[in-house]
Amino acid sequence: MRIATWNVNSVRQRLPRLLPWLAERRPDVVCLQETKVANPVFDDALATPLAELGYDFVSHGLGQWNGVALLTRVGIEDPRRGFPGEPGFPDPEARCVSAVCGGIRVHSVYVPNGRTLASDHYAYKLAWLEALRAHLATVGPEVAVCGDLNIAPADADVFDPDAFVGHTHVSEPERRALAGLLGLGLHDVVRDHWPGERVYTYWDYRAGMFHQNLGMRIDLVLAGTPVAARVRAAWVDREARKGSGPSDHAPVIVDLDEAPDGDIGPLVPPPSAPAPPRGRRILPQDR
DNA sequence: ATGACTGGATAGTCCAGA
Repeated sequence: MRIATWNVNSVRQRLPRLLPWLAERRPDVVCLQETKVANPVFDDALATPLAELGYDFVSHGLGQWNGVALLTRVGIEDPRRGFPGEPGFPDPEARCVSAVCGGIRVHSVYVPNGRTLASDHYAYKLAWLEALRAHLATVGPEVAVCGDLNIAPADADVFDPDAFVGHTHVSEPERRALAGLLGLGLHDVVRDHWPGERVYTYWDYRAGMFHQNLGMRIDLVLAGTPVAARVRAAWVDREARKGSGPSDHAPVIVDLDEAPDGDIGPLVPPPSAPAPPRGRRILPQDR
């Protein structure tokens, strides 16, 4: 099963990139962030093309800001918009949608930006993350939290750590909040598979940042232990950041092996082998 | 170089993004 997450920076503006990307990469489950549309508009714009590509979906959008969605070709059970105890700013915002897809409770999350360390939005970001942690503590291990976490987990995840001192995304409270999620038994599967590589998912539109590979890794796939144990490949689809009309974020793609039957013995740690050559992976839908 | 780009709402530019 292939799971992907992508901050599309307006799903309507990104349709000319999103639809061909779905047809090419054929992810089974897709988490979208920053859709920037209310649900009826999402439905009007995407219901037909997504059906043609074989996707069911649930969107959670309240207006022109934020907005998340889940697309799936492997079923969509018990979809939920938001989560219990989710804070607002002060009103509710559209930052999390989840459903059980292929036996995994998949969450598409768009963590608040924080703006500046002195901002009310920063306190909101930390409160939102703590509420997410409390919620996830009630969910079983067959779980994935995918999306724009708006936190660079370590200094290796920003192009110039010195340039970020005193800014959001790298502060200790934010990193502690992320560590709280990992403390639940979630695994940062891209970093686990590329422990020493420079891997970014976001590059500012300005000043040729992408061309110079001056980016940040803030879009993450966090997988529960049994899900992380199934990870075969985990990578950033930089191709989607190239060309005309891209999002400023690239998708993250994670391939899972088939789920074990359940009584075959203890689970092993996730393999650390590199991703297989592109184009050679046999996916269930290719059979 | 306190910049540079893009999207949304608006109808001027301003806010938000990270």
